[in-house]
Amino acid sequence: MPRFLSLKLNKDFLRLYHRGKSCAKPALVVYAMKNRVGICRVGITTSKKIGNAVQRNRARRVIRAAFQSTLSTAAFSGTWDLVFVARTRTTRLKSTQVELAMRQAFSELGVTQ
RNA sequence: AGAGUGGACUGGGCAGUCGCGGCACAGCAGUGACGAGGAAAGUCCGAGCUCCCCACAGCAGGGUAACGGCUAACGGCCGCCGAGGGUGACCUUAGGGAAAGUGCAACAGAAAGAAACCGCCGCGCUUUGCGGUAAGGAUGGAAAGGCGAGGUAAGAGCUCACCGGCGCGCAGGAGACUGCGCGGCCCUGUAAACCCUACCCGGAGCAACACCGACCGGAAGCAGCAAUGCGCGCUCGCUGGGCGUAUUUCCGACGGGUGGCUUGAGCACGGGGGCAACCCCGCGCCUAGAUAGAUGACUGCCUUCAAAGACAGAACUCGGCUUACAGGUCCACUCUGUUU
RNA sequence: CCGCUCGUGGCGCAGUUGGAUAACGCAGCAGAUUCCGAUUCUGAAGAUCGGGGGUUCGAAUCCCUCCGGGCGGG
Repeated sequence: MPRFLSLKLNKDFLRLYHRGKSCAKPALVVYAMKNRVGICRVGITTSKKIGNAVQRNRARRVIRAAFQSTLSTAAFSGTWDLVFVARTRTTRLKSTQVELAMRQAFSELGVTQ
């Protein structure tokens, strides 16, 4: 059983941008919305502003590693739909630094207890 | 020792923990091996493959351009020739044709394939006119082959030597071409202007293309009053899978799924041919196939003065070209200086 | 994957059958007019013609290559 699913459709991203709660950190931007699916669903956005294909891949991997580490240790209040938007600084950070920013954003948004 | 030329390679390694992708053990779970590049990039050329059109040929349009070879093919590569540059190693080179034709050459200059402005010389004659003349001046990117001697009224390939160009002959070479001899003295540049000559090219692209007993809708069919159904049997620890036999058909649309999808003009080693590009033979190996897109995080040790830090992510596949690239390694060669 | 098109002062645009001071408008600067502004008039400045290389006597223009932007088709 996978621990989370990925959001793939553009309409899911648009729903979170318009109706979800957001929190912007220097490392990344988090959009969150509670769902009733019973499992967390996650999408990652890396625009062309971030850089070339290598830097976009790097940003996705760092965010995914930070989220997996957070998911296995933190206590979540229910299941959520989440969208992470990478910023230019994300490519130069370690995943532990991104994880720290993600935990702060989660507690501000009420995702974790 | 200093300065330089050409070429080849590398792009951290090992181990542990958590996590990812397809593959194998049938799926889940677990285990195992494998998992981005020299440019994967730009998409500038050339091919394979698939579909469309296909009788053949030509025109139009586009491309290439010394010569010989390599290659599946190429606008690529190798060798070689000519031209240019460098003391040299070596580098650069779209390098066919301008007496097949047309066009253009602004400004300057008298004149830009056609000549007399100044000058020089002769005659008339002293205001100037007529004739000869391309040695000199001036303009220009380019001025009637260059330079020297003879010659002349002054001059002129008018004559001669040398050099350059053209033609012919001989010798060498596979050829481009080179060398030697002879001849007449030879009408600027531009074809990345139109053009001529020789050779090559049908179009589109994996979102190609094929399949789906997977879903939806419609029409007809069979069984059935109707709902509905169009499979059943065997085997295995739960969903499901495998095997066997049997099967109503047609059409449409959107989003899917599967194949195409990695064994290939492949790679490594050894031997042979060739100056080389490359080719032949033998033996061994299988080395990413994702489909929003898989390689990340943390720790330790080694290398390093110190710190893992350049450019950069396969998307049908190959052969090239072009562009980007921190640091480092190796090979061959040249010049200058010093010492022996 | 394939094709087309554009790049010229700070901004918008001419010039693109090769011929030299790269034209014009707006903005900005200086001066005049005004008590001060606006308007108007005058003047000056401002351009690697996207970068590099080549052809040519001569390149914004022709050719090659690289960079950036935009559009279209499947």
